[in-house]
Amino acid sequence: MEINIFEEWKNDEEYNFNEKTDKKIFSIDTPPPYINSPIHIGHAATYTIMDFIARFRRMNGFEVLFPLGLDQNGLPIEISAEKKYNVNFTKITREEAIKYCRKLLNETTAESIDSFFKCGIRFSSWEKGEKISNIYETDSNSYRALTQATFIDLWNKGLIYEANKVVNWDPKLQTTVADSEIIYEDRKGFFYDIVFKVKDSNEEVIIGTTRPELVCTCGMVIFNPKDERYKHLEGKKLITPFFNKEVPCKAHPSAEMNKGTGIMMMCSYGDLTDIRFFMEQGLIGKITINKDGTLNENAGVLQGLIIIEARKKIVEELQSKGLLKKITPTQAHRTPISERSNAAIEFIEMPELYLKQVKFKQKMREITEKVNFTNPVAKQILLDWIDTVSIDWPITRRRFYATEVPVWYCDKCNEPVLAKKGEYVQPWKQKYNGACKKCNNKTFHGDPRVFDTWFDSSISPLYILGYERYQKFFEKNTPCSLRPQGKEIIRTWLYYTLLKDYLLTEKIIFKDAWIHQHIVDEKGYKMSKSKGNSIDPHMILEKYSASSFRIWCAVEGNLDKNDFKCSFNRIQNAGKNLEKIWNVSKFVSMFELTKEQEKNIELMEVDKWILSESNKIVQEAKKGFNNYDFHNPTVNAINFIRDEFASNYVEIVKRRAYNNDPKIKFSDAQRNAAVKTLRDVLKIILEVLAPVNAAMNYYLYKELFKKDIHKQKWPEKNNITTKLVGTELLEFNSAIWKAKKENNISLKDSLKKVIAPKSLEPISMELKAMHNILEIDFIGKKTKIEVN
RNA sequence: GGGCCGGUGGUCUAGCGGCUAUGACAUUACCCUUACAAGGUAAGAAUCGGCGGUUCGAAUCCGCCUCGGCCCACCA
Repeated sequence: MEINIFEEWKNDEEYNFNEKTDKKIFSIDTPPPYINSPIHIGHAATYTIMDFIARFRRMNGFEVLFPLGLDQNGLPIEISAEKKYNVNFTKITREEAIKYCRKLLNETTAESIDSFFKCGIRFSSWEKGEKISNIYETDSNSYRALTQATFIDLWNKGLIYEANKVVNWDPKLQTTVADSEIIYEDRKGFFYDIVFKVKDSNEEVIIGTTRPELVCTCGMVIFNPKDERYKHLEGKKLITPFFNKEVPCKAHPSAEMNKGTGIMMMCSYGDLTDIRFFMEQGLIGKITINKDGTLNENAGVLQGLIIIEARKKIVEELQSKGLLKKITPTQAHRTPISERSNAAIEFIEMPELYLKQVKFKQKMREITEKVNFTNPVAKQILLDWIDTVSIDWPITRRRFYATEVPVWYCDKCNEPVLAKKGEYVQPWKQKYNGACKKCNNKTFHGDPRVFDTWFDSSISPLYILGYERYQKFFEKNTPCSLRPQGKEIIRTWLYYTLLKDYLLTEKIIFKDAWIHQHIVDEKGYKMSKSKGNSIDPHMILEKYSASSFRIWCAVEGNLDKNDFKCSFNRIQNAGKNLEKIWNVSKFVSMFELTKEQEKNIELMEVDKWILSESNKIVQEAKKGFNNYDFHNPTVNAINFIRDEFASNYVEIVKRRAYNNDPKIKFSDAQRNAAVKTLRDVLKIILEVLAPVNAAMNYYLYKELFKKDIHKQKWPEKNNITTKLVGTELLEFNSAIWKAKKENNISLKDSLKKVIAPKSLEPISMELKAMHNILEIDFIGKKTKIEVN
């Protein structure tokens, strides 16, 4: 049944974004998911919550721009394709690699879109295309053209430069990666105690190292200035084992006395410490690691071997010469790992293009302060990250399926020429027609590199708002209202978007940032493929329905504050709340008023009470939803339906609504008021919960009120007041029910005399009818019951 | 190593200076009540992670410890 409703929504073009609207626009910069694999439970939950936001804003008079983006560039796509089709992109042609990527994307795109559909999400368009609000793909010609255009602008602003720096090198993928793409893992290694000789002496020095294969790049040996064991070596020369190279020995505080042998060799490009040390000491480093992770001619006999093989080999060599004294396991230490390929990062020199970011750190802090974060913790994570930025952003990658760097170089003088803005170009296979401005030569070669995937995705808010494509619309509707995204990509997507879009437009590109936490497994652990604890959302949608899942997303908590533990039991139980809404609606639907009857209404005190209570729910929900809190208002509304509306109000007015008890007769106007109030309160409460419980409320509302709930305005405020004290009413009813139970009599049986709180006097008649009370008095605040 | 968040009945959670500490799920008992047994009514179940301090009064504030989770950092 749900699916049919989703289908109706999909086909109803009135839900589509209307760019000619006079309404204010609320724009949501949805995070384009990678569609290299089916969407996971986290996607399902977070997009569902975005759907709550979109539906709520629609009801509040906004034209909502809520497009779906699909991230189809970059390493994750390539890695998935390599795995799926069992190919190695470094061993096949670029054309072939791209074909495999396209093949993968063709197979997965439709499935991902369908998964969002099955969550009951209504994006502001279901069509792929170039128009504002269409489903967009980051590998489309128009998106890639915009990515290239932003590069050209940044180049022309002088913010991009090429430099030959030590980069984080992923030997498996054979590309540079950014600092933000590195994770640290505790990996165990070994200390190899190897023998250095002191020059012009017979003395041997044992030095512990974890990277014996780098002995050939050793430029210095250091020990701690306070270390008595080595003090005599200060200023002496040591001879490296096997390679027999002379290196100086010095005291330096960065050597710790109690670590390893307390004396260490400094190698060029072993890790970042070494690199900094070399720079600080004015040493000239020797590069030994090739692009593919093998060692080069500087490594002598180790040439051509990859790191692991080289380590094995040098260990054998040293052992055979008696230069290796001991191998001891190290404590697990933090090793830099490429997030995308899981390979250990090496540090080598490569020419790459950089976008300046270090000089904008202060500006970025200011921008961060101006964005409205729903959770201050997320803001702190961003500020912390900004503090750690120490080098400019390397934006080029040496891979295949991504946006190409739109630059050619003159064959003769190497002068770069840029593509024309607005066109999508592929310099690696396209020729450049023109002459070199510098030397007038007419032949060029294209840049083979592509952009970091964040260079693409960091323009999503520009793209969805029509930057350069629909410039007028863009200017009118920037900044984007909301950036919803995960906390794990604060240092990438959030940071790069704020940075890049500021550099391009000098604007802070969005107003609000809703940074969500994670859906974790039942025990509280992060879900991951390797752990095997991932949950497929399709299974949940089929077993428990999208409605149960949606209401769970709201009832479970606020995802921007806490992780959600994914428990099937809790999803199922969350769905039980739906039963109450369904049943109470079924009851109310038994009553209707004719036009004539609608004119004859006399609201009684209890009607005014429930109307004023419902108004509180409406106002609280509006305030909460406006602040992206879907948890508290939803829980309040559900409690209201169950505890106040269904259990008390409905029970009280039942007799009045039926009005068929010969002993207690209500006037027509009073009877009509009961029916009208039942319907009005139900209407309001369905409207309040419509963003969350979208499908069921849509169905019920159509049955009862013949209208599309999602096209209704948010319920108006009413100013009804009441003399009734709600808590006393609830307590009174509860006391009667309890007394009847304790005396073992049926709820229908009569009570001889009841003393009720004074405040309930206005509804005397109804209370008598409801509980079958023969005589009722109103004194003070206490309830007293005489059974017989 | 630095930082952030959290530890409340079996499970999850509210409270964040003041009456006998919310609520949900689960458990148990009873109940067909003119919408609802996928329901209702009720019961049992927590010395609020530990220790110390501030206070007339602490789950709530402070300090230390401990256990989880997350983020960051150049250590051989």
